[in-house]
Amino acid sequence: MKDTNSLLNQINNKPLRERILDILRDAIVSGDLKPGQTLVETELAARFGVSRAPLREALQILNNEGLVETIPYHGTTVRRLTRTDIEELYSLRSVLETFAVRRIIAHNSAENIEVLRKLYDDMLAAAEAGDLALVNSIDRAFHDTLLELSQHSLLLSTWNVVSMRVRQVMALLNRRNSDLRTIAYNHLPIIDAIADNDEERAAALIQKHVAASGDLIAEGWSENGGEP
Amino acid sequence: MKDTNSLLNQINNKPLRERILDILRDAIVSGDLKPGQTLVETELAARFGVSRAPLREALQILNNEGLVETIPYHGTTVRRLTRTDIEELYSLRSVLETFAVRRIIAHNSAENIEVLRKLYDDMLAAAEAGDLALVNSIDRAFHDTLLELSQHSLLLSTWNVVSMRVRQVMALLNRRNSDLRTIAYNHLPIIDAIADNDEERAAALIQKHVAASGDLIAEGWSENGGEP
DNA sequence: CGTCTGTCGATTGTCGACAATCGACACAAT
DNA sequence: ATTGTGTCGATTGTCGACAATCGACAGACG
Repeated sequence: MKDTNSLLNQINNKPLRERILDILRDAIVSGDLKPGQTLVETELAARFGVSRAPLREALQILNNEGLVETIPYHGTTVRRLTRTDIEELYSLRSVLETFAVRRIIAHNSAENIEVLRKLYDDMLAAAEAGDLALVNSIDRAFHDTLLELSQHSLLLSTWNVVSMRVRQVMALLNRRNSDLRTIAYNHLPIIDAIADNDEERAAALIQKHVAASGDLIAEGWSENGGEP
Repeated sequence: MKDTNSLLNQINNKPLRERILDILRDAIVSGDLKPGQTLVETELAARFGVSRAPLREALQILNNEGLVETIPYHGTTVRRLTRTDIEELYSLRSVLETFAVRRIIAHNSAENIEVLRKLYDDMLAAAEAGDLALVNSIDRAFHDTLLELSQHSLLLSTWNVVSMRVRQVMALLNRRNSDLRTIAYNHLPIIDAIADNDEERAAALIQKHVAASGDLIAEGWSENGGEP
């Protein structure tokens, strides 16, 4: 076992392509790579110290996920987000999340409610501590958990693609610091409706919840997230 | 312009990866490549007369679409379809298609109805001619059209992935020749509900329509579509 | 002055060779 | 007989070099 360099060898059990993919994806959804920015294979390969092959494969996956756009023989750019994109993103998100909640209620269990309540408590604590990043993180975890609890792997993988892009949108528009506690509070009625097995109420609440944030985002959208 | 070989040069304006992708995808969804079958890169590359690079990229896209499964350093196989897969496939399909219909009704137009009626007429004609393949083809076109008319590109691309796998399922289970006219007839009420702008009725019909065929498929599913 | 044409540079697409990894099998030790 | 171990073969992962393609720009021509 030869550990001359530490960073690369510590998590060395994944193919290069996967590691590069994670790094690039994270850079895009966190807004470090701005929409419209061009990604040159040669450049990136040199920066990561790998050849173009695994890098190309990573870019290809990002392309399939809709995070970048590749024009043959011309280049790859971080995908630009139009207002229409955002509307589509949030409307589909609403549909997927509503479906998930209906399924959770269809085969409900006490543990589900516990898990969700725990997340709510954590979120509220983070909100009262004024920790915006943590609130956002738990917020994501809450919705991811809803999708996981639906026990629908195809739905989950679809969700992962959508939620990643939603995350990108939010990163590009650093969420206004509306009262953090309000963000947390908004999740409680949803948990209650699920606990009550009230499918219609839960569905309506989710739709309202998602539509609200979607409208908020679309409203303050300036159509160009990067340089022209 | 040197046309020594004909087949490759005729449609030469797309990257190799795309052409290979189309061929492989078609082979999978049409059932020529059976679930569980292993796809060896070297072998396929030789058969297509290309190097492994574009072939790998094609396989990667198929992997993202869920049509094949790649185990690192071990191999790629056509993904097996379990009963759970089929239930997930049809339940998500129902959700997506319902959403599409709701959107169509939300901004309806007379042309939409015309397009759908035209497809229905063609399907009926094919049914009366006893042309199973054509009926199936128009059936697919009908549902694809619903998704296109919804004017939601993200929904459409999600649909494309799902519908491809649905198509594979149907190919593996060569649809029993229940009366073809019945298949056609089933689509008429949906068109009528859309024409009437009756969102709830259309949504209910779509759900019933998809659930019916989903149950039919899942019922007669033998769990192993390929060799063990 | 406008338009067509050809060359150039940058980037992606493709190739063939080599390295890394994993499961299976044989074989030895207990 | 069982368990551990090492080697081997098959397959994917990675690399560096070369080819193909496209847009932009310059220059000739009307």
